[in-house]
Amino acid sequence: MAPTTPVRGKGRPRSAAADLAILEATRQALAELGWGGLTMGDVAVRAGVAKTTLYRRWPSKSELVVDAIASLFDQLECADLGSLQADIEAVVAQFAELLTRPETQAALLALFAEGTRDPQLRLRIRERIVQPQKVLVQLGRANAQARGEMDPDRDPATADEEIDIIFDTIAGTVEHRLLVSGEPVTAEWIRRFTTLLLNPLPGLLR
Amino acid sequence: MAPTTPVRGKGRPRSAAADLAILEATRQALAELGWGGLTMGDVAVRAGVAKTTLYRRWPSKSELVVDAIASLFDQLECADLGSLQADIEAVVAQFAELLTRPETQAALLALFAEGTRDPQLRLRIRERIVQPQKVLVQLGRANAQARGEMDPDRDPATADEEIDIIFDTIAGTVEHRLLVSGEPVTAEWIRRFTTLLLNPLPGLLR
DNA sequence: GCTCTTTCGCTACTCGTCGTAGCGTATCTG
DNA sequence: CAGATACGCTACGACGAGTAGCGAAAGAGC
Repeated sequence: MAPTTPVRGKGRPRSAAADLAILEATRQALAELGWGGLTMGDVAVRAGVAKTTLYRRWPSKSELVVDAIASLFDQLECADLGSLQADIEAVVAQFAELLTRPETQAALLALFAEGTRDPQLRLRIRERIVQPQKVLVQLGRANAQARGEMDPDRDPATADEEIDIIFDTIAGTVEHRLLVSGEPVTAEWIRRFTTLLLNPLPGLLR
Repeated sequence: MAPTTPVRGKGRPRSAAADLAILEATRQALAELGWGGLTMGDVAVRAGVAKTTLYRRWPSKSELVVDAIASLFDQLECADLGSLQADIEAVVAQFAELLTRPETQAALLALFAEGTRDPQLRLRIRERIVQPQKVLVQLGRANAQARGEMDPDRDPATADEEIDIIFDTIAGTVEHRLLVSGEPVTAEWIRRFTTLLLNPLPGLLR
């Protein structure tokens, strides 16, 4: 979790408690003040830590926030509920719940925005936030195949592209609904969206 | 386009040329420096205008950028190409082209992020950027119905929800693909994504 | 023409934040 | 105990947002 190697051998070791306190303080500040309102000085005070201590561990505000938020995304799970529709609905519901929290709401888009300009940050976002989500799609797909709901992969490259599309569709749509359109993600909405993925556009004549 | 009432009658009128120069300078600065690198002072210099002139017209950096970017979204069109699949693909292609430009890439996510905290800005983003996109979906749907590809609306409320889902799905997915995943939107990808919307998930056994 | 009104450019200013430097102290390893 | 590193503290430099006050310019109305 800490950006540098955890064990160094000599000298006074870094306080692990400080790490946790800083990350928790960051989430708190995000929830209360938003991305723009969050300042390093404020986080330091909340964590009961000197501002310089923050900079000894994270090179910038963005990287700190990535780590503060990333742990929340690790909680996402893809349970095997017996059907693809149910599995997708469950994942969407978890993801939506995450995105309604004030701290993620304040941070996620801002991080993505910063990431478009900063390759190093972008890499970190991918590893810590995007990848864990994509794994869920892979898992859900594998489960569906194991249940016999889907064909097994013919070509791994094609399967990867398939997964990419599904992933961008699920994550992008939920984010857009909640953070851009500003509309709630209800159980009913989840059902309709999932149905759209698994079936043709409703109302379509064939 | 200008934030205040365009005609006031008395006194020296506002320079319309300055408006255009400022908006163009803003897009230039966005493309070169990104959202974080853009400063009001720099925009003023590029536009050949005093910084105070910017603040006489726009209350903040965010609102200025909304207007600078919004005009680009007005160029989106939904041509009737004879089939729903073709219409959607064309819109997606236009939208993707817009999102690959450095100025929109730098601004869009940052604006959405700011919008989650600032209701006034959020409203402005909705009016100037989100709504024009949603209109395309409504238009494409109407065209498909006129061609007999889709059932006519039974219930206007249900139709609205339907449009909302489609809109969030298209806009959200393309944005996520380009700005978060960082993968290109090729003609092949567009075809596959559109096919996913209009047909069941490929590989699904029924 | 003249006057009134508003905008414009300019300079200077306040305020807050980022990120860093330097120092004395605290805490670990060997 | 000695060496090495982290810590808290204070102070600082740089920079950008947004504002204030001025004289000059450019229109509108008469």
